[in-house]
Amino acid sequence: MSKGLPKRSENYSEWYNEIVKRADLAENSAVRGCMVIKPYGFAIWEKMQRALDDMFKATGHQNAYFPLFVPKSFLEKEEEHAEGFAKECAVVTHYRLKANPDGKGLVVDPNAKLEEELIIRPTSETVIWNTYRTWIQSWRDLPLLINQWSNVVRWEMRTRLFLRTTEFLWQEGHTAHATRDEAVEETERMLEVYADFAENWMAMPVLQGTKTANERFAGAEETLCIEALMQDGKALQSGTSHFLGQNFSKSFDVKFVNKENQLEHPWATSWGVSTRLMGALIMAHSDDNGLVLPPKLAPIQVVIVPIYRQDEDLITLTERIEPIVNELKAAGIAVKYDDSTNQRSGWKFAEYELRGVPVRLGLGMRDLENGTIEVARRDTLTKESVSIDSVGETVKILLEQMQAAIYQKALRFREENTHTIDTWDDFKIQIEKGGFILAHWDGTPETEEKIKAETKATIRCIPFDAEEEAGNCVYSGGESNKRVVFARAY
RNA sequence: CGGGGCGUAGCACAGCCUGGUAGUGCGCUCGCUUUGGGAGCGAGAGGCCGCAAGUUCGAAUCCUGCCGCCCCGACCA
Repeated sequence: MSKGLPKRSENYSEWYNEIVKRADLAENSAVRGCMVIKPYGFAIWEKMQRALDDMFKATGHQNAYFPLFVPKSFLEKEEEHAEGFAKECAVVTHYRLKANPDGKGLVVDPNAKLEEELIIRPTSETVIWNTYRTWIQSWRDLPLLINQWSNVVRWEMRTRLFLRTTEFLWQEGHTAHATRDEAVEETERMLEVYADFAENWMAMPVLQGTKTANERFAGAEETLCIEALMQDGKALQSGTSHFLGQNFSKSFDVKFVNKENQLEHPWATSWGVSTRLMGALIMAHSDDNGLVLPPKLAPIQVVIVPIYRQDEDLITLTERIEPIVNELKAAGIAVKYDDSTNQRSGWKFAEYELRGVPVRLGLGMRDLENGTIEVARRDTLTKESVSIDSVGETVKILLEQMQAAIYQKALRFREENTHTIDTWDDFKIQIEKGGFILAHWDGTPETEEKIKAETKATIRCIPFDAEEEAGNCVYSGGESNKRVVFARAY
């Protein structure tokens, strides 16, 4: 049992904060709303980045980098986009400080006022499309498939580690295409990449669907998303892929000559996932003993802890453990042999559990006599003694089994917490209990807003796989031809 | 920006009402004993009690002002 970790079922929020802190993932910084990602947390993020980056490359994308600053005039160009982001922008107005004439410290030099304010990017559509004007001339320049790894700033009122911070790390893809169909196809392809990543790397099942007009990205014609269910019954938007139509190419006057020698505006997409995925990963799998990591994203996949009394015993154990370490390393498994002497084995057990290390091997003198080794798995917290000679093979199989088992557990949780609801009374009861609600909706933004005002539930998405089914809106009674997904969300 | 709470050792907190030697737990240092699930005992180190001004013989404690942080709402990847 972990010392002092709050129970997940009693105070989910506190439990989450404690795991982030105790597993050494991140902490609040002295800077308002900003987060320090600690080495262990960043190691997990790096594994995510690498996997995603490989997937982007495999779908033909290239990385590039664009400026942090967005001139205000750029942001103004696409009207809806401007309106959507205006309320959460950090603005640079001056470029110099000077010694305070009235005493200590520094003051902003009033003579150093910028002629045009610079916005710290909340997203990069505008800077990028301003650049694309010079990159795109001909149909031969298309498609243009670019991704950027960067930080962005959105001045949110309230922040939470990983889930919503003032500054966050993300990737943003920005593509330009010759035809509408091609851009739509790209939007769908990248959502598919995100879903694939969420399910196969994060072991987190996601719903794929379309956002309603209310929830759409500012400046997009269509926003596709993946939505995951957290263990407290709240939804988390985990990734979005936007079809931007010609909104940005028109606003930034980007044109190309098509094969028929006619000028056209290219069609755009943008798509992104952020360090919020770290929050999703934590909330999707972890338990009262701490973090639970799927093997594919664990910086340490296997930890080996020696159990001994005498120093000579440690030497004997180390001799037997080293070949195991080498074998696992050769198989590409991230293994750590913790032979440190400053903590006892019991302490180590608890510590690696807190950090979500998938497999722990414990070896003591008793095992050595019996030719066994103890294998403990993090997801089920079960232990068994196996033959020490074949432990390498056992671990390789186990890691694969665990990746699948963690996904299956999360999927089962989602299925058990997805409810088909037909009456408004039931809706109000169920929304308090949490989970996804499948209900009919009349398709109007007005109804959507009233439901949100009364229950805090939003339409998470209109799922791609929603079956055609005639019904009546759970709120207004109006006609509907399929169910949409409601939930309270982070 | 509204409503609530909190600033005391590295961390978590008690003490404040009713003013009188600065406390507890964890962590840290040293020693001995321990070691198959966060060890035990002993000895130590560590404080401008958020800042400023006031009341008082005397302020962590009472009064006033300021600063900072957290929670809840509006906003949101």
